[in-house]
Amino acid sequence: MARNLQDHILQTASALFYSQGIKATGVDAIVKAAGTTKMSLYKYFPSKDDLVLAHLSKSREAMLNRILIGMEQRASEPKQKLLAVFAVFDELSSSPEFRGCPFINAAAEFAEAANPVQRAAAEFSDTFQQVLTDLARQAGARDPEALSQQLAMLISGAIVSEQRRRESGAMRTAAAAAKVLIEQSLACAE
Amino acid sequence: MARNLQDHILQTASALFYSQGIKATGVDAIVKAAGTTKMSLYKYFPSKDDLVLAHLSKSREAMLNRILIGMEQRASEPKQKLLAVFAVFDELSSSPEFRGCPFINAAAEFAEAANPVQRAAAEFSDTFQQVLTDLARQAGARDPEALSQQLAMLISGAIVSEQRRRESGAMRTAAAAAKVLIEQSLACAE
DNA sequence: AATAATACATACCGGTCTGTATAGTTGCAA
DNA sequence: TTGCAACTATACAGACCGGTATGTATTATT
Repeated sequence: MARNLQDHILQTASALFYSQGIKATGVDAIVKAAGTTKMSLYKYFPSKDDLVLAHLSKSREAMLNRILIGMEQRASEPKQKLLAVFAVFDELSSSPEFRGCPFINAAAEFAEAANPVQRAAAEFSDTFQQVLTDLARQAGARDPEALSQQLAMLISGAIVSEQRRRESGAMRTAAAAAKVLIEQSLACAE
Repeated sequence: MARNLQDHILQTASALFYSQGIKATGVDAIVKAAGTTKMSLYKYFPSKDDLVLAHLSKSREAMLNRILIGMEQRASEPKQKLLAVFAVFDELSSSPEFRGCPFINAAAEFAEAANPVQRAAAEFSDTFQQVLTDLARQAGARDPEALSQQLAMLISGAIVSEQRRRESGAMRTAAAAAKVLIEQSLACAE
């Protein structure tokens, strides 16, 4: 399974944090699920906070990878790639393990503005936004920043909606809106 | 200030729950902020969970009122009212006390699907959605349910975005997208 | 003046949380 | 075989949480 104990602990913790919430997941539960002990956990992660940040960092990489790969598989043209992002998220949100966006959820759990969790969430959000903006620019959008922000808002809105009502088809409805917005942004540009 | 102690406690708790998060707000902190004691709190609210649900119920009423009144003040035609909703949320999210959507945040804090908090969040979401759908139908949208879902997703997406980056103008960018979607939905209908 | 309702003050209980201390076990390598 | 490092096992410290018990002060009603 896991190459080493540290990875195994992080993987176990990550799954629990995502499925049950971070504050709702105690260190003891992580240790038991991973089949190890607190001493080993605290050897690799000086505190639960460090473990949480490692979880978010890992989730960031995993999420971005999944988005980029899924996009690449589905389309080659920038405009089609923008639409493919919605297909990727549709797939993600159709999985039975889907529990919403790990960053939105984590940020809601740690409300204080100065909390490192907030920074981690913003970091992912910025990176993702940048990907979309680049694609929008390549596609020739009139206002690439505005368009990509709108698409990102549709996606996070759909994630929240799908989290509240499973199988609501929110992501596909969002994709339809995206199509209209993209067409309109490209039409005005030429 | 407050007509009676019960309202005063609820109001204090509500403010703390919203600004700091629910799990992060202890009963002692509420009691201290309200200038009362635990005994009095537990006289009116049998448990913290009851207080949390009362807070969500109160927030639901307050939010819906604010939306409906703000909408009424700004527009009279259905189509204009749909756009006015974005202006209302823009005002809301510009306030320094803005901390995101109380329902999205609460639902993220209480992840278990069966939790009453989830039901409370879904309840608000459904009611709000219904308001938008009615307006979309009155305006003559081709697919009122789809349009209202898209508008709702833009709004929650913008709320999340604005929560992450204050003063990002997310709500106004969302409003621009809404305008396009509404126009398009009405154009195709006639 | 007696009574009842409301709220306050304070101490406490059981449970859970993060984090640590201490001791024992396994496996591998020189 | 001996030694060392990684890991396990378990118990515990200290803080904090939700919730309760006991008793008192204040006010209004009758």
